[in-house]
Amino acid sequence: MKQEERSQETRSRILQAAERSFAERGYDITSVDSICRAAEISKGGFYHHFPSKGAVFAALLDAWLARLDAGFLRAKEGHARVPDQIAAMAASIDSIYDLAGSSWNILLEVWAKARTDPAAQASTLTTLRRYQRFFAELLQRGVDEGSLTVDDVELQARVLLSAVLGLLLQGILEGGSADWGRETKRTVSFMMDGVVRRTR
Amino acid sequence: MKQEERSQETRSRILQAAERSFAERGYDITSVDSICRAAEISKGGFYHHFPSKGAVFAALLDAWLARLDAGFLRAKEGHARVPDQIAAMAASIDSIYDLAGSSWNILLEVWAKARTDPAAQASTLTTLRRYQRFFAELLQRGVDEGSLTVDDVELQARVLLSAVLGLLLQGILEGGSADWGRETKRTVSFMMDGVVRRTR
DNA sequence: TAATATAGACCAACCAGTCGGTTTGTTATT
DNA sequence: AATAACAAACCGACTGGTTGGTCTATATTA
Repeated sequence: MKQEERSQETRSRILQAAERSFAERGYDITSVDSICRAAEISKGGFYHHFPSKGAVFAALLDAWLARLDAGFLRAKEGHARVPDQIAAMAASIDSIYDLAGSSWNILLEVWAKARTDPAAQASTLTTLRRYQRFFAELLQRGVDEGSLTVDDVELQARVLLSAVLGLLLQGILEGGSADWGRETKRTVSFMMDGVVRRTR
Repeated sequence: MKQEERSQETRSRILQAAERSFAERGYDITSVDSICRAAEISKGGFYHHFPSKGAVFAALLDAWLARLDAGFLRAKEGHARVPDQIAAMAASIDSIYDLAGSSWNILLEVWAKARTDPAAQASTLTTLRRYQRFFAELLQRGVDEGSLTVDDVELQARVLLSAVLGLLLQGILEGGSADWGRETKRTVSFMMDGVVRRTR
């Protein structure tokens, strides 16, 4: 096997093992040794690829945020009218639950770490504000194209964002049962119809 | 000083010190030694009062939930009409922020721990469901007394609960700035007026 | 041979919890 | 009131075990 290829593979094995353990057991409890065991790698290998345990977490967080960004772009590129786009987003909720599985758990880990780690806090707040802007722009577009009636865009966007965050949090705490995915979808659909009043 | 009095005092000193450190630095990072130092107590004293570090956390959680229960009872005893009661609750939001200060931080710690610790998960889920029921009953009472129009009580209660949770989460992550308290209050007020439509 | 990748023994720091012993407060006895 | 007997509160050195990280040696690739 080529060198770079091999290196890349072990690196991703480490990341995978770390992500699983961080999500399932939490950052602090997860030891570097256990990551090495799960990744079938030695400690030397680990520290050859990453300078510290925290660096692995940071890399994981970056990857997560990058995936989120990709989702943003895709959502923005859709040229459907806003109510339809919102409906589509709501419909895709439970597939997101399935797809990501327990990987949402790491979100809670990030939030918990954000209280201590300034870097984690910064990227968390940045992400939240980006979501806020995303929702606000979506609603504004709806107003502009005449498909929505919204009194206060920023405020309503915050309500939407908060509710989604709350649902996500509950979903994580519930342990990601299939039931919860369905309930979440129902709730979001209702919210979209109720909170965001369509223009008559 | 009397024996029981003294004992009670050191016990509460331990609890106070532990709460602060758990909230500021997190459960795992906080060492028993540091708690002892902050409480100006020896390790022997610590383990005289509590069987383990986890027991301190559990005691803290119980106290927190008890305070929550007290709040519930007070809210239920109010005999105002539902829209007024909701308005009053919204108005008291930022005072809650001030009062509790950083003690909300411990909520995030509980949530993070809930993924690992079955006891923490159980009490977290129980609390969430109790809140869900609380909101649902509140809305139902509004419908019964003819002051609210609500399509689906359970669903709308979930929206309310989720949004409040999301706001709380953001508040904790923001570090509890005064700004956020005001914004939260505005958002909740708006939500109460918007999501829960008054009967015309 | 040179550079990169992996191995695993090793280390200092730290941590939760223990234990033998001391101080302080309470109760019973004289 | 003085003392003895007891129990609860407290102390801090110590232990067994774990942790994140280092270092030297070996293997693989270029």
